[in-house]
Amino acid sequence: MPIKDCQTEKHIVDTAMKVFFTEGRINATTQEIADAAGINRTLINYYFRSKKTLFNYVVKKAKEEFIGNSDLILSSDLPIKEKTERFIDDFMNNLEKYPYLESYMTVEIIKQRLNKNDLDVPEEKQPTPINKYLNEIEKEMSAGNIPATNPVHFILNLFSLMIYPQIMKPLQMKLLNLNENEYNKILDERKQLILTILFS
Amino acid sequence: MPIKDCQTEKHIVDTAMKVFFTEGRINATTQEIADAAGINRTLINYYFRSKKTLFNYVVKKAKEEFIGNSDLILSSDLPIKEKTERFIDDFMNNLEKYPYLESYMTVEIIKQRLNKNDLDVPEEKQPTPINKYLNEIEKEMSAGNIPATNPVHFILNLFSLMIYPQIMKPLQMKLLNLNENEYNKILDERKQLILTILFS
DNA sequence: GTTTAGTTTGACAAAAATGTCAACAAAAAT
DNA sequence: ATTTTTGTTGACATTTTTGTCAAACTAAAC
Repeated sequence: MPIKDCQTEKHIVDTAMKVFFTEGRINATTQEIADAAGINRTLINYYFRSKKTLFNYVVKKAKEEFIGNSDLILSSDLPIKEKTERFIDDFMNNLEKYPYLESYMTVEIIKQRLNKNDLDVPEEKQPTPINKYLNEIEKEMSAGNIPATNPVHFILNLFSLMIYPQIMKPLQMKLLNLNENEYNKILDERKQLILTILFS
Repeated sequence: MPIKDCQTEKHIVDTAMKVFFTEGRINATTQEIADAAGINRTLINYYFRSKKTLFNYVVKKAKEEFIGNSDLILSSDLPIKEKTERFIDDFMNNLEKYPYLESYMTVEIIKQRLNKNDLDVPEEKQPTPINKYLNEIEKEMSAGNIPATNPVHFILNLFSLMIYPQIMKPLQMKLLNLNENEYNKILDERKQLILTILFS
């Protein structure tokens, strides 16, 4: 069997990704991942040497997949409202797939901060697509096309309204007495609603 | 020493609460908790028999403390806007203290759902303070005092706008190039802004 | 059919985390 | 002062999780 077949390796990654970031079982054991994938646990070591290596790889891959087209959309030169609409759609679809990825990333960043002292090197301000978008929002505000606030609030509102209802889906379903279908319908309605709130 | 002194016990609970739900280190080891508390690890077993017992106790206590006055405020007969204003203030202050409690609760509920099959007993609909509040919102909408949507959206918007910016604080600080003080100022501004958005 | 390289497996080893226990310390009650 | 109860500790045992290895297996190449 001289040709690397990659099937199992890919299957491990996909399963781990699902267990970690779709189901939110961030500290699943290698045995649990192996079971979920229907393979022998040792294969994880064969392909990835250690659990840590697998985890790091999965995080990296999930991030890439999550960001996906978002940055492209934000960097495009569409009119602000249409750009925002597309961004909302793309972003909310990704969220549905990996609801825990963003939570995980946040916790990690917090841990970093807690370990760092004040002496540490300030990160250089690189102009991210978000910053570009922020500038455009600012212009639209001063042009009077969007209600004027601190543009930071615009961004926070945007992400809040998109992300929270998705990551808290089960809690909110319980709280609001809605079943899966009803809640999904609500989530879909929100795409337009969010746009209305932001540009009202 | 016939009288239980409670000092160490309380100290363990407080430290565990902080480690789990303020710092977000949900799977900290007993040794790490003991270190954070500056005590011998065995004392955790002395007071709580097992790690699980401690954890359950801390979860219960944190929930109680978190919910705090919220339910009282929601159940009160204040005018809707003032009620909402107070709720926002109370809730956002609690969030600052235990940013990870709500995330944790969600993950747990998801896990429950994933293990349950469709045959399981439907939970009886108990009229929670949230449901009472929801009814009031509905009335205000039909009276034309609040923009009419599905009241569920009102609730989702409320929680989204409050919770997300708090739990994602470190990520957003990085993304938006803000320091701690700047971000806290933003968070405080939001209390009024959220009210405006909801009742505009 | 044998070789060959990649793949899979179970048994075992090592490490990490949790729990138990007997001994010791400290402070109140007698 | 001595006893008694509570609190604390380190050494050890158990359990859980992870990692290693040699042997078995598979399928293409020779």
